Amino acid sequence: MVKKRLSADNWIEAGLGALATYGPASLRAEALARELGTTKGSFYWHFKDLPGFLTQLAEAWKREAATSLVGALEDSGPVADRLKKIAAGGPAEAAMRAWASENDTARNHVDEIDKLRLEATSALLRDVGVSNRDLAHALYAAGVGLTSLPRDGIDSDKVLSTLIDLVLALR
Amino acid sequence: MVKKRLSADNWIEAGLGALATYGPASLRAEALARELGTTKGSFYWHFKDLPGFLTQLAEAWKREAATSLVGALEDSGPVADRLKKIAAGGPAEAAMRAWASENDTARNHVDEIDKLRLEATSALLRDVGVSNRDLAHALYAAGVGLTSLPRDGIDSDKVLSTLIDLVLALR
DNA sequence: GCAAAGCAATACGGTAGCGTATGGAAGTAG
DNA sequence: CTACTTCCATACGCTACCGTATTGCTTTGC
Repeated sequence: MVKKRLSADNWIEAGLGALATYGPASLRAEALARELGTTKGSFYWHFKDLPGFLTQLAEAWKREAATSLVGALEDSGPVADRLKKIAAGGPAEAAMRAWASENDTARNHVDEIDKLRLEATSALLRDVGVSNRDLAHALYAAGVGLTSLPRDGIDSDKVLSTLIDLVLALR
Repeated sequence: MVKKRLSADNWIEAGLGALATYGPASLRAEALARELGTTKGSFYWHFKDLPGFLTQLAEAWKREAATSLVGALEDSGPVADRLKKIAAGGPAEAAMRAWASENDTARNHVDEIDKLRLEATSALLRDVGVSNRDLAHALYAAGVGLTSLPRDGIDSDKVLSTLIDLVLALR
């Protein structure tokens, strides 16, 4: 491990990692500094204060999620695959929702992404002849729910596929 | 507001309230004491320490959830209604999952309840002729997901009903 | 190779919470 | 009423974190 100077992005990245691994309570300047092998001197150089950092963190997550959504939409594979990609979400997904439940900034960003993905799901389904928006919402909700259900005994991927097939059978 | 002596249950109740309202970060002895108009002297009389309290809190939630599940199963209404009750969950549902993402005790209790409800959903569907377990899981997952999606623009109840109808149409 | 700027380490004062310990109030039993 | 138990208030030492201020090390531009 070489000593290296850090950028704001390094801190954001570490923040996302800590969030995904240890939850929102781990988003603290000194803890992250230990994680990065540095001190909070660096943290307060790159960020005004903790709220400032958290805001940027939430924005970074949103950007990532939005980009990933665009990717899923541009993908030219089967509709079922695209739907799955939209509903699945990334690695920090569950932690982000946990954080959103106690932080307004996070809440707003997650809501925005949810709306985008809900809209995308609806549009995609509509395009293939399934116009019921409630079904689109149910599909996306199932994807979200699966990220916080016990891993053992449930094959999330298979469950989602089954539901998608059922919905697509309505065409 | 009369001055009254408190029981351990009063503290647990206040804990569940704080959890649902302010999130897991609000589960602190002194903050809850303020909420209850008393001091932590009472807290440490009724509980050994914070982890001890949190353990009891998680157990209380589990008991409540289990009882509510039994109620939903004993109900003799239409299958669709019973399914909805199982998948909907209580008020502390979302907060409990947020807490579970950073606390092993909470995680285990939530997992247990999830398994019970998943099993109940599967059994109920099987009884009416829908034997695909993945669909049962998808249905429950959708219920869980709906508890953490933006309230505006989504009628959770309607969405769930639509999905249930679709699944029940497979009979 | 040297000034200036960029970045990090350290020390400090302040706040908030944990858990203990001890005194005292409020209920209860005789 | 008194003695005993149950419960709560308060004060204390301890730890972890926040944000600032100051100093020093690195890199960069000239």
